[in-house]
Amino acid sequence: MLLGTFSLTMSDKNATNDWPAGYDASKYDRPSVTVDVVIFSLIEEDLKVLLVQRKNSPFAGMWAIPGGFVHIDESLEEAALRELAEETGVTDVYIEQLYTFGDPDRDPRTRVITVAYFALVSSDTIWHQAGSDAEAAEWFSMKDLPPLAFDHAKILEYALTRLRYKLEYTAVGFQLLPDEFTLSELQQAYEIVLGEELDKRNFRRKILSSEILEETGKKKKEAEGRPAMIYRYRTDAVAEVKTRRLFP
Amino acid sequence: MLLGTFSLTMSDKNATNDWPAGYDASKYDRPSVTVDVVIFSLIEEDLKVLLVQRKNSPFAGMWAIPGGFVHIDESLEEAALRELAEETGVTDVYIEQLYTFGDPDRDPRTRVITVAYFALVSSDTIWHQAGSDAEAAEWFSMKDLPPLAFDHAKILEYALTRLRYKLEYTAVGFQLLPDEFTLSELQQAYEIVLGEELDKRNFRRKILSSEILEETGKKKKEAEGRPAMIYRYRTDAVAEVKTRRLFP
DNA sequence: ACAAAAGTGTTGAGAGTACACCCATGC
DNA sequence: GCATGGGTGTACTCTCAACACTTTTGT
Repeated sequence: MLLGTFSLTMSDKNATNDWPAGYDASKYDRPSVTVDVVIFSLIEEDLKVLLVQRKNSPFAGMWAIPGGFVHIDESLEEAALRELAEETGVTDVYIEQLYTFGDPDRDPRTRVITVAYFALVSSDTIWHQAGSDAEAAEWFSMKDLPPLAFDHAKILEYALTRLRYKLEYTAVGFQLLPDEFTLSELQQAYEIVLGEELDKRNFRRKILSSEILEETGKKKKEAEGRPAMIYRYRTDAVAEVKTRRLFP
Repeated sequence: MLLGTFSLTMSDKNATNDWPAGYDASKYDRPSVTVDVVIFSLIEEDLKVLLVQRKNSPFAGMWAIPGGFVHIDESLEEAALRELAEETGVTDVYIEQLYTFGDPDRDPRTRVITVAYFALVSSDTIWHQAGSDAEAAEWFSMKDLPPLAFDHAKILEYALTRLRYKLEYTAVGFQLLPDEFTLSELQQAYEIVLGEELDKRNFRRKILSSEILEETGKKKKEAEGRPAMIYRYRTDAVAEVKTRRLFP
């Protein structure tokens, strides 16, 4: 380390992102940059993720997280939203940057760095692309995933961890539901994602005391049993409530 | 959106990161990818960040977060560690991916996507590059930052938020201290970063009950007053303790 | 003996958790 | 009137937060 100091400062003219006047950056090797969007939804009382089937090598026939190249004139989030709209037709969606994966050999063809996003969509807003000649897209249960291309298994695992974690200290659960919902539906959404049962009274107390919901005044008619009050997410609510400190 | 369906599926052959056989990806416009490393340390009882002074246009003379291009054969984290070692000489360091910034116009020259990392280093391990002809590097108080190049002000703000947040629910505070330290020093580190005073008894109880520290048996001699017990971080400790849930 | 920093316990308030029954509606 | 899911309250425990004095050392 010490010995390498001088040559290092010479060879790393661009180490601080400075390059000489007249330098043509395009001549240098550059990685490709993609966005991959992990799209979660609750379908048939199960947490599902949308995957697409690859048509070309490598990993032809295997399933992958939908994604694509970042266009030269769009931001990363715009790219992610574009991919999401292409796959699901949904535009007004909760989306969040997850992590950037960039191991040199994660794509066997060339260097590809991918910025992973995760999105939560309500199943009732999904615009089905049935019959299109686009690549096959299918919802898979997170409990029963097919073999995945690239490092996508790792990305999904990371996304699930983050989703669960997020659900525990923020109020993103609504994003998986339609605009209006009952408390039982919301509780069920939490139970499905967290994979455990919750106490009804404690759940209701905690959600209601956080004041992120408001009553619509409507009641659910269709179902059996007593009709449930219908709530909606308060658009003026602060979604992320301060958690209690652990340290110190 | 609906009208565009067909042409969209045609024009986006690479939307799912599939490109045709024989496709030469290098011909397409690609962004450059850099890593920037926000390096925090406690110096003179203040939270400081290491910045470098740019020599070239754009933003010549302004200060910037140290960083550089990701080499084609190294992972993102390797690139970040390399940059960190180049700037500080430190190798065994806490480092964490922060966020990826990729607005199309964040660099006026060309499209540059940067993966930001943040690092916590103990000031006693920093290897000074004094006299080297590398670009000027200087520690700045987070309370008194100079004008910053690119979107680096935004990155620093984000990094500070994340550091504070992290400190509240994990045990990374040690990373800012030497291997061995007293509880008062640790408390002071927390106070500096969080920007508020903490109760000594509550702090000690909470830290000690988490069992992430062990006594070295040694006592601090130098100072005035009663000598303090010296602790070290338990290498077998779990740094991230489960926080109490907020929802539900 | 005094200055300076280290170390130590208790109490009250608020939040979390566990737990069982009545209510409104459709059939 | 009964089946079905909706809605409600209370007691115990635990953690947090506030607060002041004694101990050990060097000079």
